[in-house]
Amino acid sequence: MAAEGFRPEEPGNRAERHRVAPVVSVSLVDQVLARLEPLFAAGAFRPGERLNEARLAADMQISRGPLREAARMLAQRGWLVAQANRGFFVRSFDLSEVREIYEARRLLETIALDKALPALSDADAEGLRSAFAVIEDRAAAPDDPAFISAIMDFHRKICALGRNRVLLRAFDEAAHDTMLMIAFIGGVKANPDEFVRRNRRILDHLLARDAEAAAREIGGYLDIGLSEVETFIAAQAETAAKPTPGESALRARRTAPVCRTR
Amino acid sequence: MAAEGFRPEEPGNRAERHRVAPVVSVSLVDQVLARLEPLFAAGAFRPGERLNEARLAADMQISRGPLREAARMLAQRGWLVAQANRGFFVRSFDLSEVREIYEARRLLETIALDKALPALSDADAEGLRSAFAVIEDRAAAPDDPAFISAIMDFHRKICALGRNRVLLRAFDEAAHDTMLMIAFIGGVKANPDEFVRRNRRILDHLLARDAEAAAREIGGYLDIGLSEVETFIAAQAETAAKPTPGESALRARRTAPVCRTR
DNA sequence: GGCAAGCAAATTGTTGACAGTTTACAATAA
DNA sequence: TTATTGTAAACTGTCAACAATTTGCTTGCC
Repeated sequence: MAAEGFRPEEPGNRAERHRVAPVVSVSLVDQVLARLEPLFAAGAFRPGERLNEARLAADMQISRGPLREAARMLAQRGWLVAQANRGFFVRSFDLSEVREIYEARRLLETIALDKALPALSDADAEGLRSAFAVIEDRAAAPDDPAFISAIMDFHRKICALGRNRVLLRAFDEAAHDTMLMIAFIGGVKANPDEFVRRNRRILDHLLARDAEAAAREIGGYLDIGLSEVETFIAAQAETAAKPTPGESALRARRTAPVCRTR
Repeated sequence: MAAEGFRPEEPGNRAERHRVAPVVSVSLVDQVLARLEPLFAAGAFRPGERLNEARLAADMQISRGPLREAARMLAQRGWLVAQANRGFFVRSFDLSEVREIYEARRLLETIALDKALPALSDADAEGLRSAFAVIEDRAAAPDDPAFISAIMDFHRKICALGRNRVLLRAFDEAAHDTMLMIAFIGGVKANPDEFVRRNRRILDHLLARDAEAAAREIGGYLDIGLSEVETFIAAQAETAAKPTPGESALRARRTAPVCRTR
């Protein structure tokens, strides 16, 4: 097996120069999470819809145990709501909740800005620039969820400037909620160029170290998103005679089985 | 069986006048959570310690399934950290994390104050007053975890003034972290009267609708707690040669079985 | 003594089955 | 028709056993 010119090397040295990536064994729970969360973001589930454990597990070709653990995590993250003896239901939003989510996003980003912007490092500035570049890239296909998530990443970077994991985690939850709502709406209806333009202005203010202007611009940007979600929820509240569609969106688009190679 | 004077009534009417409370069936997961979280708050687990699923489940006389689901929720809430194929470990804190937690608490309370204090309702004021009264009550036994949790409740009420569930949830997580840290420390060492006095000043400023003074006072109060935790963590970091005590605190104080009547 | 390989025990990951509850629907009575 | 009751199917809650992985210890070697 060994090639002719093989020479044993000092093990420490070799490991230094050519470190082999560790074999990761991803638990089924993690795989289910990685599979399910994009499905939520893509709008595969409707608010109020019940999660059928047996069918989902069968589609993914796993047992219900790991699926339930993943569902519990999704419930803790706010995607699902657990009801005793009735299982997990996709969460739904009312108007007051929507407003609180957008208010929280504005406040969390503003706090981070106020703290970090006066002494914005070059590395941070470069990070913001490249995050915005991704937005511009993805704007070519604004219907792809990747466009929204690029915008979210940009704003997450803003929030991360504050260097506070508690607040960043709160932002992540609010961002999750937002993407879930957008998925329910069926994508963003507003002009994508408008989003790009506004975020470019945000970036400019950030690079100019103008916290107040950036905060104002962020508020304006969020107001657009908020009003869009608001009008949708309000319109839906009127036609909300039927409590739950009942038919799972997964019936049509069956979830692919999980990869089992470990 | 029927008594002599028995007269059938209109069912709708009776249900209106004397509604029977619903029978609640609490799942084992919920019971485990309700049992485990106070144990964390009481310092029954040490940071870095591994959670032994089999033993815990055996002590509680349940199977590992519900216990694992509860553990996932505790992990999502920040009490535990999951490692692939190695199980759940009690989280530990480093100095930077501690500081971020206290900073987040200060900012979240300040935000709520700024938003709500100018128009503080009488009902809210009364709620704050009574929450502070609980603190005074519990100060008689300052070593009881109930004392700390009364203070936390008071500050949670402050944060709740902001009427924003996203931010309130972030506060809850930070408060969880704080109580966990205090449990690790082994209770609050500082003079409990000092805490009562400072919180009384906070209450006074709140009732006077003076947001700025209240925020300053809150900052001062939090600084005391922070410095205490800081010195403890710093002191421990020096003697942290031994990575994990290894011996579970639950070995000695075995967890009582879960109630099975439903 | 120090170190690697190998083995056994302990522990986690996953599964399929069963018990208990909810839901949907048909049958019955007012 | 409308409300109620009874029944079966569907679904969730829980469990015990098995598979896979990690951990600790012992053995043998340098």
